[in-house]
Amino acid sequence: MSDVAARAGVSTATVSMVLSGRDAARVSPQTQRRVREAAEEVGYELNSVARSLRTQRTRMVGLISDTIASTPFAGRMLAGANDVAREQGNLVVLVDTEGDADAERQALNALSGQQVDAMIYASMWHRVVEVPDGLPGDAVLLDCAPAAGGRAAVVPDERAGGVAAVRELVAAGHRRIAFLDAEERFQLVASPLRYEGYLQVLAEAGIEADPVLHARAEPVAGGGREAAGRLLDLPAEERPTAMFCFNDRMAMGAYAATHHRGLSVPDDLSIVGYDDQQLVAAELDPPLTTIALPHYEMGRWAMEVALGLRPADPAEPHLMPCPVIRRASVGPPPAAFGG
Amino acid sequence: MSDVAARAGVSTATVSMVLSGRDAARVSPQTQRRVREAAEEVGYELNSVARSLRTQRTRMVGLISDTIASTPFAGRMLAGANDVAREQGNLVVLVDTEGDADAERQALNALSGQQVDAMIYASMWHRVVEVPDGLPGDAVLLDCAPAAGGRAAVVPDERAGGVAAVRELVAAGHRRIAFLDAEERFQLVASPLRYEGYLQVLAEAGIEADPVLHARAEPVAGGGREAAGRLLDLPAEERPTAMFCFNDRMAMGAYAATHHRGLSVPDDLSIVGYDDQQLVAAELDPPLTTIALPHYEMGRWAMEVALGLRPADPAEPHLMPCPVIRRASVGPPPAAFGG
DNA sequence: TTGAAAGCGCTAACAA
DNA sequence: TTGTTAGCGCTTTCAA
Repeated sequence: MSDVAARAGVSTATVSMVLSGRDAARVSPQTQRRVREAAEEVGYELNSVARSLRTQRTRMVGLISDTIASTPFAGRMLAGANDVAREQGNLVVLVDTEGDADAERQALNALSGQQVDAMIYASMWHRVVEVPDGLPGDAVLLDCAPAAGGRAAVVPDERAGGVAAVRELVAAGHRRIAFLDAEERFQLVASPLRYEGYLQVLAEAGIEADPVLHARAEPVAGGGREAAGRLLDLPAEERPTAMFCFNDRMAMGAYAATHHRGLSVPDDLSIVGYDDQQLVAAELDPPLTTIALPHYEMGRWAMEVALGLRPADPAEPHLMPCPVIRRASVGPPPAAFGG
Repeated sequence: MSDVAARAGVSTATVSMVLSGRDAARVSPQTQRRVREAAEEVGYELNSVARSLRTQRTRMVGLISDTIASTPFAGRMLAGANDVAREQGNLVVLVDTEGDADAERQALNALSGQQVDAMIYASMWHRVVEVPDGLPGDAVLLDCAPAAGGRAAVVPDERAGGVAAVRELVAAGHRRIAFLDAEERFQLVASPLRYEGYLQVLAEAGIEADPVLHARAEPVAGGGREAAGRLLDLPAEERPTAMFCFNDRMAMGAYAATHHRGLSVPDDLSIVGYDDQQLVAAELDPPLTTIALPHYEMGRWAMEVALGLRPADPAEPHLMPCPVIRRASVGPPPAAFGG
């Protein structure tokens, strides 16, 4: 910078003003030109470290996540956060702690030592977390809710998602609608919420909830296949004509069970999933109607509040809507059922 | 830090020595203790920005990627890179440019302004890239090869992967083995390489390659289904007993085509995929035998060379092995074929 | 064994 | 309109 100043015949203060754009208005146009030319000639490049030391702002935000590796959704969250950061001229510093408390402490230290301007604490699936102490009070939680409350947080609106899913089915004329739920032992916060949504829609439609139709299994393809199989093997009058599956993987299993019995989706059975899992939901045959998890949007939201672009109510988590993705797995019930 | 020094009755130089561990040996034990206590009492926290300014090392490495969002593999690469960085006390600064040249230039500026110690340029699928100018010469390329050459890079060993896949099939006794390839218009660098592997194994096994068995389609489930269907509808003596699919999505389609014809995997048709796509390959029924893309390992490798922990030959990309993931989609050929 | 002092590259009061 | 100066918090010779 002093090279530039010397070359332009001005002081470094002037160079700073011109090049940073701050107070540049107060520098004469000719001087500005000279400075810029000199900078160009010298090949000047800003040293943000020095600037940060002086200004006490780094324009970096730390993102601590438990596992970026193991879920295909992580990317969308990162992308949302990253996009906002970029739009605002910020950089994101990523740390994956794999849920290890020690690693978390280390990460926190490293990030605060690095003077990041803000922090985001992200979970790669919706759950309630015990926030590590040392996490700054203004850190924002992404895809998780703080056990203790009192922090800005964003999670998917699972209940509304359940409502939307089941409404699709009711609207198509179904009345015997199953919910293929995850087993309780998995402690998924989404599970009871989606179930509430399911019950609500049935109630609205004047359909009595049949406990038989609330099946539970491991939330993977195998579980979905097995649970759907049990339901399909019910006597004709008890059998569901539609299934709302806890996730797309279970839906994948439900497809298998259906095809295995020589039945077809959606002619014999309509199916709605959840997650809109990349490279899966759209590739089933027929393509799966599902509820998308708003990972990208949540990532954006979190970064926006982290950067102070948007207010957040620490009293409770922000609920991000889960859009319906209509594809081809929902149709009217079979004629025998008066659809 | 001066607070700590004052409290301990020493100079900041001493505090620095003790707390940074550098030259700490030359400070008397009592002094060390006093310094540490003082630091504790004051709640001292290192300011890495100031240290970086002084030492000209930030212990941050920049990772520029074209798209973290759109592929489920991205996470594993990031995880690999992140793990190595963590082990070495480094932080990774992530920028997703979405392939936009402008964003790339910006990112490059931001990162070098931030004085990152190293850079990694990552692609989220294996391809040849035109490296943006301004990318430092010692940046390492991850999952892509530089069009111009001359840079450290790591990519999957697709050819060896193809060999491994087809060997599984040959070992199971198959002789009519199809390759469900991606269409040429997709310009996938993996495609000809995997095909080479396929041909090599056939040659080794003394099997003549039948062009009919080299089917091409869009590399998605629909394409796989259609191409597999064509092959399955061939007259009995021309029909393959096994298929090597370009990726797991095509394999998923091949399953569908098989089941649709009332046939079974692996009794009537053995299938090997590629990618070991999370939440898919393992969940097909039966679980898919496939070749894993070594994303995590490539991420590690790239970070290791970026940090100077490992030498790299800039002359050509490092080929990372793709392991075989044996599951249940390969069996002997049907009896009629003398398996 | 410890301290003094300079300086990393920048910005922001304040003066001129 | 521009320059002087101090200083962000740390590390590192060099001297004591």
